[in-house]
Parts: sequence; C-alpha cells; structure tokens
Amino acid sequence: MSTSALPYRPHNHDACVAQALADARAICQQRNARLTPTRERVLELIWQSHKPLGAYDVLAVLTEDGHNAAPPTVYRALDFLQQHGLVHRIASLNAFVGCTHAGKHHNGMFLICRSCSNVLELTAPKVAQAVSDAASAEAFQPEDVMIEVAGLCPACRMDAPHD
Amino acid sequence: MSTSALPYRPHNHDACVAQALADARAICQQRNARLTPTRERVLELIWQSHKPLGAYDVLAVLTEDGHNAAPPTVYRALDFLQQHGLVHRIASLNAFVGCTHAGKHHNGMFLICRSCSNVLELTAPKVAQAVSDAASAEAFQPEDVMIEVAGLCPACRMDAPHD
DNA sequence: GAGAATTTGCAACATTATAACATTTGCAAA
DNA sequence: TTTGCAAATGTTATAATGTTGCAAATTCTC
Ligand SMILES: [Zn+2]
Ligand SMILES: [Zn+2]
Ligand SMILES: [Zn+2]
Ligand SMILES: [Zn+2]
Repeated sequence: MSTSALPYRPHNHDACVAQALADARAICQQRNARLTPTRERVLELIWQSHKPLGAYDVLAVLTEDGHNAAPPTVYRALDFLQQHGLVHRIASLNAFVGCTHAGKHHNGMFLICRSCSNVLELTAPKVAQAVSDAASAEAFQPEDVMIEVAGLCPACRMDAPHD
Repeated sequence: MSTSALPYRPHNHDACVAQALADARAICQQRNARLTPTRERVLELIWQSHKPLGAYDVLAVLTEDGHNAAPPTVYRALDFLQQHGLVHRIASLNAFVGCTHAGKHHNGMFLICRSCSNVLELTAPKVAQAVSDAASAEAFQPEDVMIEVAGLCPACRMDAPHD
C-alpha cells in the first residue's frame, strides 16, 4: 500500500541534493545559524548518495578540493550539521547520512542495506510510540532514540540467493 | 503495572553474575562451543556491573590479572560471546554489556542511563512488531535490529533537576 | 573602528578495532 | 601414542575513528 521511498525509488539525485541544500540554507537562516562554506560543502558531500559516508571519507574529498583540512574540520562541521538536524550519524557504521526530514523534530529509524549500503530514513510513529511505552513501563525517561535496522533492501533481496 | 526490572531494582548482583556464568556454561556445552578460561573471564568482567564496559577496560583488567593480553585477545573473546548471544555490543557507546536473555533468540532494546550508565535490556514485542511492520512496508528484509534509547533511569530522574 | 564571540587552522594525541602470521592447544583418527 | 588437523591464542604492527588545546582569523555587535 505504500509507495517505496527514496532511495529505493529511482530518482533524480541531483535534484535531491539541491533540495537538501536549499532546505539547509533556509533552516539555518531561520535559526541564525551560519552555514559556512565548509559546512555547506560537507553537507553536500554527505548527500552525494544515500549511502553513509565516514568522516575520513569526507576529509579525503576536502583535501582533494585543495582545502587544508584536518579531522577537527570535518568533525566540527558534522557536529554543526547534526545539531541542526541536517545529518544523522549511523552508530553501527560510524558514518553519516543526510537527513531526509530536515527541519522537523524527529527521531529517525534507519533501514540499512548490508549489500548496497543505501540507507532509508523513516519516521515510524507506531515504533516511536511502542518505544516510548516500553520505556515508560520501566519509568525510564527517553531523550534520544536510536533505531538502526540492518538487512536487505528491496533491490538487493531480488539479487540475493534463497530470496 | 510492571515490576521494575534489573538493574534498576536492588538485587544480589553476585548471584546475578553467578547465574549468567552458569547459563553461559550450559549454553556453550549444549552447542559444543568452548567457553575457555579467557572467554569466561571476559564474560565475568563484562558482568561486573550492569554498566557497559569498553574492550580496553576489559583489556586493562586482564593485564592486571597477569594475563598477557593484547587487543585481539579481548576482541576475539567478545566476538565469541556475541556470536553465542552472551553479550551485546552497545553501538552508541562502543561498549559491551551482558545479555540478560541469553539463550533465547532476541533483538534487545536497551535503555541506557546517561547519568549512571546502567543499561536495562528489554524484549519489547510491540516494538519488534512495529519495526517489522515498518520495514515490510518498504519491502525491506530486516536481519538485525538495534534499538538504543539514551535517557534517565528512574533513580537518576529523581536526583535530576526539573524532574 | 574596538571589542566580543564564533569559527577555523593546526599539531598532537586518544580511543577503538583489525590484519597478518607464528605458536600452542585440544581432540580424534590411525 | 603418535600423528595430524582444526580451533584457539600469542605477538607485533597498523588501521580507523574521534578528541583536546591553543592560536589565528573571521564575523558580529556596538
Ligand atoms: Zn532525519
Ligand atoms: Zn541494497
Ligand atoms: Zn545484576
Ligand atoms: Zn541512572
């Protein structure tokens, strides 16, 4: 019943990136946050695909750019982008992916394909509710919810043996 | 309506550890897996508390023990213990915690207190179902589900300001 | 323009995890 | 009981990821 979401659906990814960057500019302006050239470039790199990118991968590209970058350059940019909800860190991969719900308050749920590495971010209200209920039952006060699901995406399921 | 689970409830933790070790021996015997002295010692160390322990923390204790240990010693033992469902890795902390549901097939959900570091592992069928449904809606085939909730445990909520 | 605050450059360092290869140990068949 | 294999461990080195601290530069505010 549901249309398959990006990145599983073929899409114009250049437009995808352009939109993400435009949204980011709007969000930062609204918040008086400075989307400096380095930060914007890092965001753009993270958005190069729907596959998570490691901090040192970002660093390598910045270096190719001619940018005189060191690890803190990248981590600081990533911190900024995370704080403003523009990228997410995927803890199980030590890598970063662009947020597809930027601007809205949310705790994403990530479907991570172990074969092609694409990541789909969902907002699943029922999951969020169930997690919240389970925490409440233990009198636990949740602040940050991380849900990462590894498996096979639709495309890779078909290629895989034994269905 | 639910009784608060370990580790939030005061309990005889020595018995807690003893039980975990006994279970581990039984599980390994049943599987013809060898719970060697190093592996058992690492499991015991992980169980020293309900707080996650880093691999290098384990290593330090092994070294104190007089054991001539290097990082691979610890990581190999931890791999073994994970494969047999005796410990879990908490990705958001790069640390390991004893499994409180050893032997049963399960994907735990972890409530991690940011104040006291205690971790409570739950099996939340409703959460599991909701995650599974959300994945199915995207034709995604889940293999490994990681749910880590950071926040405040009951005890630390009371100490904290602003409730 | 002067002063304060934010951002960046830079060097060193800390932490977490793995690769590669030699050695030993446990176990079983000959 | 020897012999031979597979699993487990020891050992060294290195890779990958992330942080600290301080100085210089930039931007913002007045
Ligand atoms: Zn998001
Ligand atoms: Zn895939
Ligand atoms: Zn206990
Ligand atoms: Zn606590």
